Amino acid sequence: MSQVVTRFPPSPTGFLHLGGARTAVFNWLYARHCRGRFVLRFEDTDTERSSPRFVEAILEALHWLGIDWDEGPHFQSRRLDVYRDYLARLLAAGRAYYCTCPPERLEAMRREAMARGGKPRYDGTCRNRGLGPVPGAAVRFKAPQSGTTVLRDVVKGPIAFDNGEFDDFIVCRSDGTPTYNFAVVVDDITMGVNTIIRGDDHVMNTPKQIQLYEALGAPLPVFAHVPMVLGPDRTRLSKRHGAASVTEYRDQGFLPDAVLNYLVRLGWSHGDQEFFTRAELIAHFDLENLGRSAGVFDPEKLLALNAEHLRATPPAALVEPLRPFFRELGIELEGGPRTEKIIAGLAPRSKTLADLARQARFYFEDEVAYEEAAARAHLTAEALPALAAVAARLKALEDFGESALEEAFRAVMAETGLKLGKIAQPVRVALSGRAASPGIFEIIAILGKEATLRRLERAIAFIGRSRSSSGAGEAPPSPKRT
RNA sequence: GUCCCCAUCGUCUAGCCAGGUCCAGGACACCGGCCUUUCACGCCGGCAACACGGGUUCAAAUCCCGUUGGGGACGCCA
Repeated sequence: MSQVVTRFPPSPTGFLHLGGARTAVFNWLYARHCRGRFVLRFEDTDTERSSPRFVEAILEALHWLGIDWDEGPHFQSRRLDVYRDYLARLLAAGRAYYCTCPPERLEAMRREAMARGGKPRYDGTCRNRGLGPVPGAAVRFKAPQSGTTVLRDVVKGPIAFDNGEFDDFIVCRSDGTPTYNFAVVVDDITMGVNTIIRGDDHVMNTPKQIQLYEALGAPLPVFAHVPMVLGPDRTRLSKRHGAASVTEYRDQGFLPDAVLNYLVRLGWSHGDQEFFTRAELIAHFDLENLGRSAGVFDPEKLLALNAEHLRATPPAALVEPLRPFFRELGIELEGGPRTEKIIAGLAPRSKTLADLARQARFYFEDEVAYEEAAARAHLTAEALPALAAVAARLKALEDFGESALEEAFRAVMAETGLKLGKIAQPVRVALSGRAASPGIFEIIAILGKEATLRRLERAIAFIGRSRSSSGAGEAPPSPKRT
């Protein structure tokens, strides 16, 4: 094969969900791995259900995932003349015929066959009627009635189908538009697509398509049918299972590289490796290591992988993606060393971008909201001396570097006889509002002298207020315990 | 109903094609511990699987058959 050409052919009848995204990813990766060509094509021959807004949504999702294409997007709706041309060839070769059987009758036949326990198939009424191009007639492919059609699938191995299983399927609707099986084959032939990676819900279509390739005298592409992605209930993944669109993952704060990584690992492996950068994926992806069994989508693992990618991404590269999440909190994030330090400290503590932004909030607001449990435990009268000592010591300190701060705290320890934990926790709550946060010296260094002192004073005042309203030595009042 | 595919820890998977090195390895989740100013991160340890039944073979997670289970397809949808 000279150059590998793959394609992703979504029908714009819905959003790009995880399953579809994985198919796109596989095809894209394989093309990139082989230095081949990747074609994007919208299969919009179903005019009833297709919509431009889905085209936009799919484009947006692909863009977010970082999937680019070398050709297209093509639209089947704009290639009607091409299908007409190939239909004429089929007709001329005697491999197709016009059919005027009314849909209602076909439907009735199908129902009856199924009820009887047989396979629903066209009875061939018009097969030998030699009808001409009657207006309003559909066109059927004259399928071989005996023999076998073999699909040599690179992931499933050879699969033989008895031709008796298939009927004369429609290739052209009565309104002149091509049906799926015909349009795909014509497109893949004319676009030079020679490698087809798709969900295994297409295996039953493949023999029909192979017959079409043969009738058209075109060489067969390589077929790789990957198992489908199932929901936790082991049924086909759908809106019920998590997000309807991959862009929802973007909105929830997932990194495109993490989603990409997760999707690829669901159905493909490279030994024991779990974490892959985009470049590694391109370097290693192959058809050889695609799995044969269906996989269940696990949101927990996606989350864990996202956290890992968050940790692995340089803070500076996180500023842009983080911006919308901070904006959501009313914070305009700007780049720079301070922001990067904030991100660096929080990245290993976050699962998503949204998570990180939420945790970083306290850096930007002096009036930190004290978490009830944290305040009750640490902002107590008992903590007052420690807080006061730290405030005094810091007031006199010029160097707010982390090591200087640590020295200052050691001095407070010596002075008060308290352990570091007894000092650090109240300070932590005073500065961040929470009992869990990045390192205390790290926070102070980022906050700087002014803000730190301001927050310390505020906490001291808070404790004073709590005492006077609820008796000496008591924890601040809590609205209610539940 | 008919046809097709699949079957290793709860989940994603390695191992299977070229049988022994597998009383089955990694990851997520979960449970311990270490580190430690908190929480994470990191590190160490634990729990946990070859669906079942027959073959073939000196030897089977690996090969064959069957059963069961799961998924998919049966459109003038894609």
